[in-house]
Amino acid sequence: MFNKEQQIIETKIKEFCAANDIPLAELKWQPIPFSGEWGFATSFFQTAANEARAGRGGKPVPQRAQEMAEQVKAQIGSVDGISRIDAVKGYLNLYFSTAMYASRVINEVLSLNADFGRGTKKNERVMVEYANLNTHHSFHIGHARNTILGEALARLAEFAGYETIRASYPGDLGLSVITTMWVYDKLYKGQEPKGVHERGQWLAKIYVEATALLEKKDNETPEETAKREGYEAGRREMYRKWDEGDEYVRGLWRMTREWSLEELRDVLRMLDVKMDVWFYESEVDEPSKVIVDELIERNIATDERPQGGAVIVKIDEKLGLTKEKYRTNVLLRSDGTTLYLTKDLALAKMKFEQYQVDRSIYVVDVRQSLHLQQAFAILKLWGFPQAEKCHHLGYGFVSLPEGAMSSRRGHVVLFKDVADEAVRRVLAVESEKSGDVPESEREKIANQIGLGALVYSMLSVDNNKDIVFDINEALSFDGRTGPYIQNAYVRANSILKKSKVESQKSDLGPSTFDYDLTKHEIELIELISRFPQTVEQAANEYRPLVMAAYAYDLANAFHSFYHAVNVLQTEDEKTRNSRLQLVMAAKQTIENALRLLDIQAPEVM
RNA sequence: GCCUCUAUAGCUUAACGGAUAAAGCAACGGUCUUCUAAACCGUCGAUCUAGGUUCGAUUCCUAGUAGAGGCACCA
Repeated sequence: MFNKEQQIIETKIKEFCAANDIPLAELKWQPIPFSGEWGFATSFFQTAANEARAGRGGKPVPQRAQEMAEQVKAQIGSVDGISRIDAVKGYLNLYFSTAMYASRVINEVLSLNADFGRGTKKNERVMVEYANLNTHHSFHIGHARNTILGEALARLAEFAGYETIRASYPGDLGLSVITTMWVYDKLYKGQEPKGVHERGQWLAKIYVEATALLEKKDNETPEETAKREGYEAGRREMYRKWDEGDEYVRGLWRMTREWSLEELRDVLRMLDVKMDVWFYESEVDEPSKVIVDELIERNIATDERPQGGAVIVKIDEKLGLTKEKYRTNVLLRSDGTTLYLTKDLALAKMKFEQYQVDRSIYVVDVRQSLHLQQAFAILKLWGFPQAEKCHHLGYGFVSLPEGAMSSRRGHVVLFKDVADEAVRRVLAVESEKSGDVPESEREKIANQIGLGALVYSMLSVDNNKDIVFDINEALSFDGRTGPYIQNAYVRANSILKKSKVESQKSDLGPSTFDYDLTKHEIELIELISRFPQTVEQAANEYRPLVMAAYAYDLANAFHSFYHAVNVLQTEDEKTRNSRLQLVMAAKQTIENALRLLDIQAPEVM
């Protein structure tokens, strides 16, 4: 936002260094810490170190850096828009002319509104794949982290200027799916609980029952063993029938699969996630077998079936690596059936060829890291140029205080239960704190706030950190939380409503910021001005955390400002108008930041 | 055995190789006749160990310690 001034000064620094034969290092700019005033800074340590390395130092680096900063300061003289330049501890600090920058920032926000911070259009199509859960299970809190992370990432990429496609890849086949169908058919045929979530969760419940029935126990009696083996035979028989396309089994599969998918779609609706593309494991199964043939033919894969083995890829060997890295993996079982890896190859081919994606982001649990690296390596051997641009966004998994979650044993915390509890807790607080909220709106706003708390708690932890899920922490409404940020938005909104100007910029006179701004105002404006670069950073680094941290800082600056400066009671009309516009800009920026985090901004709370 | 990830305040987490390591929770103390106190202000308190690279290391490298995860016919 301050590129022009930065350019002018960079040019002057470069001229100075060229004239004095100083080996200038790359110029890196950062905000000046220790607030109060607003500006940007660069240091000369690297340049002084370069000089010393070239044998022309003589002085300690920090001292020389300070000397350079002072010389550069003298050289720059005065620059339009810069109120003051300091050389301190090897840094060159440039302070802004507050009025000029403040009005520039605020005007930019108020002219772009929802587009403030949007990056320039990039010529790249990105696909983000997430919410890949298995059907016949239920959506638990670990899936919630995955989905929230993926959605935030998609929103960030899109806003940063990339053409973005959201994709989900549910696992709708395999042994666990058959297991659920088997127990349904055996014990519950014809039953169907009412309610989309109840029905989906019920499938997950009977799956737990099925695994218990099929599990070998210690000290089984011969009768129990026989019974269990009978069950196992029944399950295998069902798998065989599914495989050969038996109409009854396929019908059962389509029905129960749809129950799970309906539940998934409703969870996505709750989280305001709109998928562009649905891939299903069952749809890539057949195509993946064709790929294996091609890979064998091209000598990438090795067919050991004639020797009673499987079809494998010796990835390290084919890549010419001497140290083991990707190792060897199997593409087809000895019986000719596909594996997860096989299907991932077919999926990638589809993404590249049908959807023409340039870059593919896989939001998948870190435990599948090796698997995905293997898949990408095979894509490279296969000759896809996009293989280099496949990126696994591995994130730490979510566990419970008592240990890992397990769908098999039913040790899970369901997302729906947590979301419902969140709404209950907000409603309980609302009755005492939210007199302004009309009765008819309470439920909706409680949803926004409850989910806001949950979503923020997932995004305010960096990707590679595991989360031990504690419902009281996740649903906390105090401190560094979603509701804290939402509350800042509500407060800004409240000022504007009472000011009667609403959001019409034209209602106000010119905002010149031509008065002594408090440090709270300066900090707030500075934070607003950093939003565009924060979008870019968060998107480039695949880290919603960066945006989550920013949103908190912005809200924090607003709360402090709100407390310290009474906008509506400001006497001087021009000052009051400037402050009102600052409030509008803050409101808009908080709204934009929340949107990227997949958190809604309620008007009242 | 090999490979990845993690280690910061009592707890949960931040910090492009740079200035005084930043927050929240908890604890303690203040602030509502004021644009809604779901807020603000203050106090207390931390870089796993040992080396190395660097002008400068929480950040990079090596080793160790502790924890988590992954390593061919599961997904």
